Amino acid sequence: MPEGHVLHRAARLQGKRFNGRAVAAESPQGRFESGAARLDDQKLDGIDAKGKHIFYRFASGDVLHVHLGLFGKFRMQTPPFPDPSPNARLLLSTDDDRLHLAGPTTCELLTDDEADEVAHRLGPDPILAPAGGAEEMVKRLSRRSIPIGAAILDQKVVAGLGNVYRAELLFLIGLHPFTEAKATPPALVDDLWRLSVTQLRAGERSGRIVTVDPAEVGAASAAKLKRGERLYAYKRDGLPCRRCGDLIRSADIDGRSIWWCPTCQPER
DNA sequence: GTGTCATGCGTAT
DNA sequence: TACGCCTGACACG
Repeated sequence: MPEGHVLHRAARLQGKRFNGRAVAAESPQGRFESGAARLDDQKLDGIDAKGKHIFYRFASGDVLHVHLGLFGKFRMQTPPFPDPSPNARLLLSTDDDRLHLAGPTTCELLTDDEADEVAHRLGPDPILAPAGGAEEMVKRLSRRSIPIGAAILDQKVVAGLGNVYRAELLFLIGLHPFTEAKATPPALVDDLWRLSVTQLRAGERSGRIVTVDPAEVGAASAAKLKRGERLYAYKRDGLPCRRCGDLIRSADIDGRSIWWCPTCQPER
């Protein structure tokens, strides 16, 4: 269940094992049989991600485009390889490594141009931290009269944030999730962008989302925080805020839950 | 074993 | 706004 940091991490770690190598491809589950047949024995040049999308670029010019959706999962396996799960949409393997992909929303072959179009539809990706990213985000928020909590899940506004980072980033900048997007002060959007860059990059490195400042809860490091200690707001409905003790609240925005602290994130 | 829920998103109504 | 898609983890019996 991935936000953008998962895809960038996958691109980096999988690339280490597969870049420059020919891979065997198969689709045990059968829903990507023809694609797998086409990729079989092709050389993989590189893997890159933008937002929640990942692109595998093959020497032949084919681009494998994967989006994990809510359920998709990557697993990296080493020999002796277990029997392929019948749910594996795609297995990519060398003698040394195997990538097991199950449950993706999207697993398709694109041309280079088509892959560019997919990436082009997305807003700036904090992990890629393009120059002018903050300004771009301000621009894309400036005409939206929807709540900021809805706007920052829109991948055309900013690419890679999901429900966990949404709740946590709004907590960190002290912004109420129902603040109108276009009414958000540009300075706060700027903070939001800068924190997105540091938080998602930290998530990419560690493989987990930890927004709590370890010092604030008396821990030596972020790595020492246990499950249930790593987040300020997400899924903490009714629990005391780690900063002020007020009770965390939750509500629904477009069918997805958002959590916030009414004291640390006052309505404006 | 069964049921529910989830870090997502596209399309139909 | 609702539904469909796709899988797996966990709570419950």
